[in-house]
Amino acid sequence: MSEDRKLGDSYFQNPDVVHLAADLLGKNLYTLIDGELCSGIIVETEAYRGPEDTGSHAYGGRCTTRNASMYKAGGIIYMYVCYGIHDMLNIVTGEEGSSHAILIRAAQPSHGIDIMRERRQVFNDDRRLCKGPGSLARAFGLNKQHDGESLSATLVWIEDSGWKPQAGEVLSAPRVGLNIGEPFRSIRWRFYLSNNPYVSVKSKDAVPL
DNA sequence: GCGACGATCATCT
DNA sequence: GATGATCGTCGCG
Repeated sequence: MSEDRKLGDSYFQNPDVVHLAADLLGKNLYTLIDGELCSGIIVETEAYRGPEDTGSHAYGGRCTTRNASMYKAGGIIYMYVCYGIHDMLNIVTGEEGSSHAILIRAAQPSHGIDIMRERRQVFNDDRRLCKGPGSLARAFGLNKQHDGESLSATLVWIEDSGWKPQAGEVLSAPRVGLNIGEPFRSIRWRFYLSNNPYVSVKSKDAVPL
């Protein structure tokens, strides 16, 4: 933890959500919830690009009470409930009025692992703690109540570790779980670190970024 | 290790 | 009333 490594609004307000989704790999995600500090290295993300992306909750300019956070300025989180059970963590990006977001799908735990095990009730395989977006949010103590929280506050934030992936280490692949038509069904807007055991889904269609 | 399946409810129509 | 940016379990072999 160090204040000078914390990513600020200017980072998240970059207009290119696809670039940012890949760039977040290797960054450290932190939460300080119920007095418990947790952190992990982001290893898998997905980009959702504004009104033209049929996979996005903001497709066609849709704006409801659920997804209103997507239209705020970059640098806050968008949380929503999926399948009535799982809370999903998204990073809102771009300028105010745009509706881009990045789903954080998996992380490699580095701090607060005991708390993560307890929250997840998983005690025999740490690789599973933050594998998949629903698991990750639960391990970090995040839920829909945190929708709209700022990444420049002290509850949830992201830091640049200084780590950079090697050439070819970042793979791009189709997004997971979307029942939509082409071209967005197959577009490679999911990014993950190759050979990382904490990634939730590996794809045959993956290609180096 | 992998495919099938049911759980479960907020949100939208 | 239908749907879903998922997950854990079960059967398999």
